[in-house]
Amino acid sequence: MKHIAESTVRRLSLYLRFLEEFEAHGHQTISSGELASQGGTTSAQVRKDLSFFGSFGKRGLGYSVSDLSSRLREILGLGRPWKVVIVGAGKIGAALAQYRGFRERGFRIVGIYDVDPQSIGLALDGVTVRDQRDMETDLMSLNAEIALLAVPAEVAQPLTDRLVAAGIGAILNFASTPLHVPSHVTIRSVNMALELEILSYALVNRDA
Amino acid sequence: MKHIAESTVRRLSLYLRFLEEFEAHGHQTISSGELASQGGTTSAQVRKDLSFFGSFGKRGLGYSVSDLSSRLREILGLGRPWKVVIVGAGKIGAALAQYRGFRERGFRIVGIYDVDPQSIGLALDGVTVRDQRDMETDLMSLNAEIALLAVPAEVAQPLTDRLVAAGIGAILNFASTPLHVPSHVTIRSVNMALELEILSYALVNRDA
DNA sequence: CCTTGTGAATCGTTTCACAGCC
DNA sequence: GGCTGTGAAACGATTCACAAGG
Repeated sequence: MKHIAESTVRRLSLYLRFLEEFEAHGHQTISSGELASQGGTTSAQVRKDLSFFGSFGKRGLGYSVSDLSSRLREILGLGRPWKVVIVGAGKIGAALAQYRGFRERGFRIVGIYDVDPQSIGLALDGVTVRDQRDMETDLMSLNAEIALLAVPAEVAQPLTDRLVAAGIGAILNFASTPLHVPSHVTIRSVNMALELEILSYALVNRDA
Repeated sequence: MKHIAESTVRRLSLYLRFLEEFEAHGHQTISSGELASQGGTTSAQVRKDLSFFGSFGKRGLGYSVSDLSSRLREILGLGRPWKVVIVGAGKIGAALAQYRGFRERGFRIVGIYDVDPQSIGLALDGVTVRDQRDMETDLMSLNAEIALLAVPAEVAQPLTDRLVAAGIGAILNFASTPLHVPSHVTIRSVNMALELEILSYALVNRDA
């Protein structure tokens, strides 16, 4: 299949969220315009996004809410649960471990790792924090596909290398440093300080 | 000034980070190629990004590390500290309150608000959690410019409306719902479940 | 008549390539 | 010789506009 832009995938996730809300309200069909208004985009954008994957609608009618939902779940790979490990049980790691939004979407936390003896042994939302030395053997036996990396910047790259060597498929990085991975591993970064800097820029240039 | 793309601003932040590291290592000048390699971009991209704001380099030589740093800080609006409030003292709000990266960059947490009587009164990194009812009066007197919104999706929009009415300039939203604000307010969202879904998509389509 | 699906047009961003300067 | 600064070219994403189908 043709390469799909990240912005498109992001919007597909948003459409799915809205479809689920719509479904809960008992609606059966939805038009591209209705889907668009929620995500702050246009009906043409919605139709174009969907057209990359097929034709799911009925002309004159719109889309079946349940059909489109399940089709989007399939496209996004949410049909099956994903096994996720968290590396770093500090403030951010602990918050992630207890975040409900992951479980709801089929992302199951199967392991949490840290080096601090004070953290090791603690139970976070039913998962016990284990010694980082156990990470590789656990990863191999659990076959976890995704890692959430919530460690200080200085150790982020070496830990990434260990995760990659242990066969991880994707990493979500919360450290404020860019990471290097081989091309078969997918990496994304959430950098909160950087988001604030973008807001800072916007504030300073409000009327420029 | 011409409108600057968000991707450009994001890269400027990354350049600044790297410049600071470079400065700490005692280097005086840096070329666009060196700056690029860190951020995973190209030398032409670096030069183009900077060219929107002026000519800071010397041909044949590169850029003065300290000059370019301070120029970038100025462009990004980091020359002065920003007053930030956190709305929601749950797991994520508390983690944000204690995150060092904000303070280092001049983002000062001046208030934290919640509705839970159990949280109110707690001190998080030196700031006491206050009743959400005090939010508006505090915002007016403190003149905080930025809010971090870490509350459940259901209350995110009403709280946004209150922040906007109280004169907030920018909001960083951690709730998993898109928010509506008037155009003079800047809003950005960090949606962790959505980031995981993008990884999920990548994993499923690795070899497609 | 209403709404989808899609080629064509537009718009914006990145990359190229080279003149200008140290 | 080396590196910047920048128009021009290439590329990619969004928007338009309309034919096709319920």
